[in-house]
Amino acid sequence: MKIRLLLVDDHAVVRTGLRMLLEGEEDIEIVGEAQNASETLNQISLLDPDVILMDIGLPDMSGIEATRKIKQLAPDIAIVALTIHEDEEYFFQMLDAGASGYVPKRAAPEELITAIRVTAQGEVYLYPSLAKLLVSDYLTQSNLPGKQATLDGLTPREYEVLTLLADGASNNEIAAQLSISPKTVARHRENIMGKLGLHSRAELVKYAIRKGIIQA
Amino acid sequence: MKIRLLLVDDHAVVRTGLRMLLEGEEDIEIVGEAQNASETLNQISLLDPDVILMDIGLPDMSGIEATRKIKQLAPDIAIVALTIHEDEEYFFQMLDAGASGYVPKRAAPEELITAIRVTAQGEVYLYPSLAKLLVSDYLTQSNLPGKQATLDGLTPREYEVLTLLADGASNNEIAAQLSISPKTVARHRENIMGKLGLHSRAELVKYAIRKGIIQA
DNA sequence: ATCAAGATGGGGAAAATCACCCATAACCAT
DNA sequence: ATGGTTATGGGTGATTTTCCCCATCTTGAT
Repeated sequence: MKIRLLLVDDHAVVRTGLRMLLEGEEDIEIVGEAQNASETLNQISLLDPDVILMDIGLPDMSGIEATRKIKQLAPDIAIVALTIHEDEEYFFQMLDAGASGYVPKRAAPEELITAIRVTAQGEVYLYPSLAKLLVSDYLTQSNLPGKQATLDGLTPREYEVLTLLADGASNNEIAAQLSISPKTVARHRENIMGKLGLHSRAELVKYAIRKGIIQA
Repeated sequence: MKIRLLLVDDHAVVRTGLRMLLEGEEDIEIVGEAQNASETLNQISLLDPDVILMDIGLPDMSGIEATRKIKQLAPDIAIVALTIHEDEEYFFQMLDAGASGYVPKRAAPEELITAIRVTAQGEVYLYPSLAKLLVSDYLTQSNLPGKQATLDGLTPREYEVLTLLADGASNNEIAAQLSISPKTVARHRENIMGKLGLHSRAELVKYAIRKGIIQA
């Protein structure tokens, strides 16, 4: 069984480069490409990939946010972040979002291939210099990847409501869209605000923008 | 009468460089330095500068936004943008915000000095390659600098209300802060939304963030 | 001197939000 | 199987927002 791989990067040259790099591998099949987050979201059900190779700097939404959304839709897909960023910041955010692998673009091709193989089996691949960061800083708080990729303790549903809320939808509009009662939407909103310590819709919007959940 | 000049740049080395460059000029007196927008806002009343030399890339707020705020506070202060950006985008935004001069950092020192002298007298100095842009694209719609530096047709007051609104303040809170009636705040908000074509507070927040009026 | 634009604010009514209360059903884990 | 979490949603009342109407006063421009 080949590993079904989906490439996500907004630069066509990068995607092509990756294709060239990976096409030699017998056990990897590139089932598709996407150049932004929404394209990715749309394609995953069709292409049914095992692994998604994800750039962080996407035009419509950060790859971090895209990862979070994908893990909510399809928790079994492994996501490998492939990025120019080697700072802690992005690294931890990607882990929080549910990524199973993190490889800097400057890494050797073999490392990328290893990352794909490893994560396809449900394991985790981290670039060595980053793995070190993890043990020292992250395992102290015990976060297992592959669980639910939510944000600051928000449930998936709350997260979903937050997205719409921050976009400017009213309770009624959200209720219609999710086919639930406006009261439930209000309830979710209350819980969200409680969890996040926010007290107005404006703060919700700003929070969502800071976290990359929506675009300004 | 010397020209009272305030330097705004987040890099200390740049400020020092500018000092060295300008200190030889008999008619220019550097009355202060600021490294970000809020520092600038705080200092202008104390230092009473004639000209502000402003970098665009400030940490807390874009220099564009800072310019807009300054021109609202003190319309008589001339602002010269000193920046690495030579793209139309920033240039026109700075003009909209009320800048009287625009000089790329790569320009010759004499040009900068000229810009300061010219703008101190209420005139406008534009870097030649940008001046060309202006006549072809901008004068067609007749915008005179030095007028009011508002955004998308918002009046200064509306702009002020928008700032607070986008920050999450309620009508009542804004009313208290501005010492006006909540009804007036509501009125301003209606006008703002009308002018901008927005229909919810969330959209106001996003608009404000896009324009750099507030930070997410 | 008149006119337009800006800033101020009141009235009123419909709608929405906010902030509490409450409950039930499902599911997952110890 | 008992308890925690999640998702659902009804009730209620105070508060706020939204969207109309209206007016007055100032200021700057023609």
